[in-house]
Amino acid sequence: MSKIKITFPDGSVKEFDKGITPLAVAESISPRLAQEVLAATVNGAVTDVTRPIESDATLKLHKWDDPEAKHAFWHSSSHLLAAALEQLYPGIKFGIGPAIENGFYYDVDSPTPITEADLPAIEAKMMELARQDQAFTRRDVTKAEALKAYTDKGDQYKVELINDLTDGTISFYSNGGYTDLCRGPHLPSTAPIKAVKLTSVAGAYWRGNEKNKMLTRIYGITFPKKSLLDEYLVLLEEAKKRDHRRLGKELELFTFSPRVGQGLPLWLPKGAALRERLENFLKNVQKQYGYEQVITPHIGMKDLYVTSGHYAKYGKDSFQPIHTPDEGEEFLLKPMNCPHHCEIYRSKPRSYRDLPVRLAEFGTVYRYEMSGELHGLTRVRGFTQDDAHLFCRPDQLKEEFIKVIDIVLYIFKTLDFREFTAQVSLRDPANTEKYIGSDENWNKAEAAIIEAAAERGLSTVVETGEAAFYGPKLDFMVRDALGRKWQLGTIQVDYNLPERFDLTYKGSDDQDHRPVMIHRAPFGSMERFVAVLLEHTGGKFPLWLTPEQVVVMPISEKFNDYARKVSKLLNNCDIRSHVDDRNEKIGRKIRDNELARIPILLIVGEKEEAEGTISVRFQGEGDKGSMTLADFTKMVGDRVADEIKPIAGNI
RNA sequence: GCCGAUGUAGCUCAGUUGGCCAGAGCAGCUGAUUUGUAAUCAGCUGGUCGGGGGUUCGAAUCCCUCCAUCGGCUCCA
Repeated sequence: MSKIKITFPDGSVKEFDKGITPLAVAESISPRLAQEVLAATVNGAVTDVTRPIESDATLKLHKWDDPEAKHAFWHSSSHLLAAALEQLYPGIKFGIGPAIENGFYYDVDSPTPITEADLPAIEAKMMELARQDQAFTRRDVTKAEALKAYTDKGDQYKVELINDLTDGTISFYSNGGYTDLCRGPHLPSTAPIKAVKLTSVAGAYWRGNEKNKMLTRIYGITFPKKSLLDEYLVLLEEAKKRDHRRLGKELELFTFSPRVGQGLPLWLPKGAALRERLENFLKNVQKQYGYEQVITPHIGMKDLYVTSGHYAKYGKDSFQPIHTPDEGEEFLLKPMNCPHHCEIYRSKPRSYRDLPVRLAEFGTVYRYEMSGELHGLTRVRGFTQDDAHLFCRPDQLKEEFIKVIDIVLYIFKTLDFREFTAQVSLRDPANTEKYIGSDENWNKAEAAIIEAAAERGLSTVVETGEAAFYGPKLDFMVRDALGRKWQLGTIQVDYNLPERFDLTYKGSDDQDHRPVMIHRAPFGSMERFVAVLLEHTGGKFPLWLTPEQVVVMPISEKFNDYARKVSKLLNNCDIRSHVDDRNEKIGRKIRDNELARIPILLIVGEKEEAEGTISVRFQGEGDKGSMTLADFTKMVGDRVADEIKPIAGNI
C-alpha cells in the first residue's frame, strides 16, 4: 500500500497509509484524542473526520473548543433534529437547517403545527436517536439523481435548493433512516451529542423573502456533555438579568406607555439625567473638533423630503403627512435631520475658506417602524440622533472622515467599549438601481471610507449591499447581552444631497463648487446607546455618568441633620448625592443602595459627626474607613478625571 | 407587517378539570423601634384578573376580537 505524508500544525510530519481518515490518524496518536475529535481541516478545508485522505496533506484535528468542531457538531445536530421531526411528524417538509453562532436551526413545513409545548417531546426523540449511535454517511450523487430523490418525496423546498446549485457532484448525508442534501462536514456519528435543548420556535420566510411562505423555524443547541448545557443555560439567565429593558425599569431610567404609543420611550428623571450627561460629554468633544450646535424643528414640509429623495424611498415608513386645516399644506414628522441641515448650509453663501462647516444637533426623529420590529430602546419609533453633518471640500473629505473616526474611537474608549466591529457598508454592484448617484461618486466615496479606516488601523469587515441608498458608510457594531448585533456609531459619505439641494461654495477660482457631505452619529441614537451601555455595564455606570453618585446614610434619625449637611456640601462641589433618611437599620440601607447600583455609600453616625468625617463604601468593594470631606471630594474628582481622559493628539 | 407565545396589585409570581368574598412576598402607608457596614417588628392600603364582545346558572379559567409585551422572520434613511 502506498504511503502519504501528513503535516501537523506543530510542523511535524508523519507517514501514513494512503486513504487513512483523520479519525484513524487521531486514533494512532491516542484513543482518547480519537474520541474527542469532531472535525478536521485537511489542506485548509474543513471536512469529515471519516473522509479518506488520498495524498500528502496538512491536517488539523478539531476538538470541541474549536469553532470548526462546534460547527460540525451543531450542523449534525440539525440533521438529528430533522430525523426526529420526520419520525414525529410524517409528511413534514424541510427547508434549510444550518449551524449558527450558538447552536442550529431547521426550517420546516409541517402538516401539523409545532409549538413550544411540543419541544420536550422532540428533544426526547433526538436523544433517543443520538444514543443509537447512528453513523453519518456521505454519498455523492449527480444533480439529476438528487432532484429525483426530492421530487419523488414531494419536497419542493429541497428541489428549489438543488435547482440553484451548480451542476456537478452533490452530496447526501444519512443518519439512521434520515437523508439530507448537505455539503457537510459532519460528526462520525450521533453518539457525541449528549445534551439537547430546543430553545424556541419562530416563523421564518422561505429563503428570507417576505413574499414567500412562512416556515416554522426550530432553534436548538446541543453539547457533548450535559454539564456544558447547564453552564450555557446559566449564562443565558445571567444575560437576561443584564437586559436593558429589565434594568431600565429597575433603575427607573425609562418606561413605555401604551397610551402614548408603542415604541415611544418616556425618559424618567434618572434616565434623563444620564442622557443629559452623555449629551454634554459629546457636545464638549465636538466643540473641540470645531462643530457648531444648531436646532431645527420636529416637522418639515413634505416637499423637503421629496427634494431629498427620502420620501420616495421611505415615505411609507414615515408617520403620514400632517395636514394643516386651512392652507392645505402637508408636513412630515422629521424622519431624519439632514434636509434641515442642508437648508442651514444654504442660508448664506459659503466660501472655500469656510469649509468644513460642521453642524451638530441632538435631533429627535420619528420613523414608523413595523410593530414587530420594536425592541426596548434599541428599536423605537421616536428617538434622538446625536447627529451632525459636515460639509467639506472634496480635498478635505478623507481628513474629515478620519477625524470622525477619532471621535467614535475616543467615545468608545472612554466608555470602555472594547468589543466592536467596524463594518464598511458598500453598495451592491449587481443592484445599482437601489441607489442614487453616479458610479463615479460612489467609487470616490467608497475609496475614501476604505482609505480612512485603513489610515486609522481599523480592522474592518466589508458588507456589500449594506450601504445607505445615498452613500456608503462605516458602521460601528456592538452586541447586546444576548449576543444580538446592533449598529451604534455610523459615518456616511454623501455626494447626493448636496446635489439635490444644490449646495455650493465659492472656490478660489471664483467658480461655484459642490461640497461633499458626511453624515455621522457616534452614539447612533441616544436610546440605543443607553440600551447597549446598560447591558455592557449591567447598570453600574462610570462615576461621571451615573445619575446618583453618592448616598449619605445616617445611622439613625439623630444624624439626619449632619447627613443633610454633608450631602449639601457635596452637591456644592458638583458631586451628585442625596440622603437616605428612611427609618431603617444601616444594613438595610446598604443593601438597598448597593442593589440600586449607587457607586459610593457614605455612612455617618456619632463618631463621624464628632470628628467631622464620613465613612466611605464603594459599590461592591465594602468598607473603606473614614475620611474628611475634603479628602473625599478630591478622591471623587480624581476618579472622574481618570474616567474621562482628555483627547489625545492634535485635533 | 408575518409566525409563535404571553398578559393576575407598582414589581416578582400562586390561583388544580369553569364553582365560596382572587392570594403571597417585596414595594407603599401607619405605628413601634433609634439602629454601625447587604433585608427590625406589627398593622393597613392596594386588583373593572390587558380592553371589548360571546358561551354558561356561574368565567381569571372556554371562544372571538382588539391592544400591549416577548422570541424569531422581514425591514432599518
